[in-house]
Amino acid sequence: MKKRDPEATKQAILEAAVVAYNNNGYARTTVQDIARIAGVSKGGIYWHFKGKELIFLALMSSWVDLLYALFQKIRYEERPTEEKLRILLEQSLLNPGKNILYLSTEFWNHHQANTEAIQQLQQIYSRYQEMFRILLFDGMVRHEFRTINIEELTTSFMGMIEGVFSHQLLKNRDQPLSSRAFVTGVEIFLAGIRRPTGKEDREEEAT
Amino acid sequence: MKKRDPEATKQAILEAAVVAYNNNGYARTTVQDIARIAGVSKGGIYWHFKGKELIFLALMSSWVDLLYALFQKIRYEERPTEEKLRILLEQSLLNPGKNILYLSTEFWNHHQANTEAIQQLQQIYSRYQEMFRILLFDGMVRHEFRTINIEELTTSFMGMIEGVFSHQLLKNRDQPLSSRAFVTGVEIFLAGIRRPTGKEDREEEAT
Amino acid sequence: MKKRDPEATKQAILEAAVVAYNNNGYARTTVQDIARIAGVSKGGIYWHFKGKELIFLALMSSWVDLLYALFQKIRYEERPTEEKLRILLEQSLLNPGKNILYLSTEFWNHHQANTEAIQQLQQIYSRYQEMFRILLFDGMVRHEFRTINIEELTTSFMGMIEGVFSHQLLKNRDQPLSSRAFVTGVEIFLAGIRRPTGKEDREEEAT
Amino acid sequence: MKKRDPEATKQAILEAAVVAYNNNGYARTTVQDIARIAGVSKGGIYWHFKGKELIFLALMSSWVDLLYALFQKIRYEERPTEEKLRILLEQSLLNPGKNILYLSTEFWNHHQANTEAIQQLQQIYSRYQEMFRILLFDGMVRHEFRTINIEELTTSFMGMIEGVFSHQLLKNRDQPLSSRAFVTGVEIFLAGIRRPTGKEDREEEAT
DNA sequence: AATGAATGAGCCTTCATTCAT
DNA sequence: TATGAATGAAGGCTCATTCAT
Repeated sequence: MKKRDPEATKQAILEAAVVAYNNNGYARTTVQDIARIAGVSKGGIYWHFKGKELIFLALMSSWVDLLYALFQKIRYEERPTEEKLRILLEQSLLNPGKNILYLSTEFWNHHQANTEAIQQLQQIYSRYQEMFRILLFDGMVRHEFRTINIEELTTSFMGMIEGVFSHQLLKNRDQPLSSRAFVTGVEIFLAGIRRPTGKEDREEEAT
Repeated sequence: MKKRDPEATKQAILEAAVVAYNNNGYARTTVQDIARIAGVSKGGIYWHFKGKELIFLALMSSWVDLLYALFQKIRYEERPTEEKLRILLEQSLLNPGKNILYLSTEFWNHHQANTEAIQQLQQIYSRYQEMFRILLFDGMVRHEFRTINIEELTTSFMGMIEGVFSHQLLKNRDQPLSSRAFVTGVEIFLAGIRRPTGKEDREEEAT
Repeated sequence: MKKRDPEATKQAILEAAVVAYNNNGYARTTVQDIARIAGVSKGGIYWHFKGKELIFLALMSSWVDLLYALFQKIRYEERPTEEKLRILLEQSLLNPGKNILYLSTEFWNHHQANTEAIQQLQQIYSRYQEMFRILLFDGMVRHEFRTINIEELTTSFMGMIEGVFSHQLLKNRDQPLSSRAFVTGVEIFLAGIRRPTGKEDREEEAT
Repeated sequence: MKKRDPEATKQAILEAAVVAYNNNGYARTTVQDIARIAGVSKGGIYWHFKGKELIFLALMSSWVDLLYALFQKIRYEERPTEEKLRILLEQSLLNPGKNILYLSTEFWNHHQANTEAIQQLQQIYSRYQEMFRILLFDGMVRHEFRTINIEELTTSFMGMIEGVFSHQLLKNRDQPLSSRAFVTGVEIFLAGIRRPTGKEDREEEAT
């Protein structure tokens, strides 16, 4: 009955969802959980979101939007592509990003039957992926990276990111190690694609 | 009431589980599903496995056992550590391995409350991880790889593996690309940790 | 989706439970049964009660509350203790009391593993027992009853009540005899503990 | 496959049933439990007993047979009826009798739908009750007890016995108090029906 | 806009019983 | 006689979603 600004309520729900997801993952988070944390009734959730799926999708979408804006801002700056990748990854980690890639696989699995939901997820995800594909490609064009099939490279890169993100789940949660492991992973990957200096001309193929 | 060899039934159930998991993931696979595919009644499942969790655990356990045997066989062979890693990874991909690492995160999430189940999962998983930690360490000792904090390296490596494995889920399933992307990812990672030849003495730190 | 007063629905469920329990006992009454009788869906039951156990516990609790109020009202009235006991017993027979003591043993057995449920049952039950212990003790203090170890006496008394209550189950249900047998039993018991008039000073021990 | 004496196996099952019932009551004892304790397979149980119910019925039947034999032996002995009742009650307590009356109410409830089983239970039970009815009547005829409607008296008496037996379930199990409470209960009851000496001629009515 | 009671489909699990061997 | 794998019918409970208010 409270008449707060509807948009504010919507935001509150999304933020509650982040909290809930971080505690229990996507599948084990109930609409009830989100409602409780948001201080809204279950029915209220459904006034703002037509279904459970759309909460997550909205969340992920806004997360990608933020990152995409950043991406567009830095894309043409004068700095090594490596650095741009690092910036983007670092920002990806901020809430709700920390787990969002893992959550998206859970989402995918949970709503597998719901074609429409999956398609939306893929669309959002591909915007995320696009940023990295572009940067990786830029890096190859600018001879910072070795020449590698761009599709395979991007897929590998995304996989690595997600994997290192979510890997910690099988170990103790919240362990300080994991973010360092993440950095380590990224640096190894970058080292692995970096074109050795002074060998600009050699064509290499990683596969 | 067919009277096949009970051990065969148990196997049939496990194999049915693989099929079902590959179709629907862990959480969305019901005991009913597995029973149907295995050609057994739901009650029959519970004769062979005390609970839903134990089916998966048995599956994963036997998968790790197989790999571990392979690991022990090749560990001291005369070949580059890189190659041993590749062999192990390649074998990891065979059924039911293709998705098992992804499934394990789902499992983890689903049974979060069930301490015992999670502990078993972690035990099994740590055997899997151990193989790679040992090989990575061997590689460092033999000066094939750069010197990197072994815990962080292992975590990164495992993360990458899982990530690249499961990444495909967000894209079309069964796409031929994914295994090539996997190979690409592995090669990049290996390139990233490989000690540059002729620079044996330089101590490097990746982080 | 009828919208009766939620409190009314809760009451309806409790009343349905009484009916169901009287037909089939505790263990053989399913949540489905109660739902059907109450005209509510199975899920609806779980909106009002967190679990099957709590339905019974709520029922028994309110039954004891009613009796306890009566007890407090009559405790200090000017009348023989015997009579107070009779009043309390008579009221105990009213719905849902007729079978509730028997039901509680079934409950006890059924939820033996559920420590919390059992503890709640015991708490409720001890309030019931307390009334009789107090009255029996009052009777001894006022020299209406013989001097008998109060714990043993109370236990015997409660046992007799429950026994005579539930005994009828082995005979035809609803037979008119049973309530008369109950009265008979009570009178015999009272005769057995009554202090013979004109012998006020003699100390007796029944065991 | 062991070929022990079938009759011995049957006995082993019955004894196992006693153990199991004493641990978990009737309803919560599974056929599996009994089989395990008896060292027999589940199928084996069904060779000897056509159904779960018949195990209990056989148990109770043999218990009553034993008591009935004792009853016939002492009925015409030269001693107060009271004493005969005490002897019978004392023997009733020996295994498996300690809980059997309580178990029978559980049985009754559990198999309520199974007319045949219930009838058998009632038949067995009425043999048990018959002993007490006869003795109580004898006592009245011999002017040891007051004159009370025999049906009501018997029902009360049986109820009290069962009640005091099973009452302990709501309190700590195995508490030493309970058997003393039982004795106390019996003595109170006997005191309640005893005809006051020197008042042989007065006709009393307890109700 | 918002509430929260109510629904209903579905899930995991238990267990008496059967039956091929 | 005896085994134990297999069946099938329930049962308790969860949860996304709907809807009267």
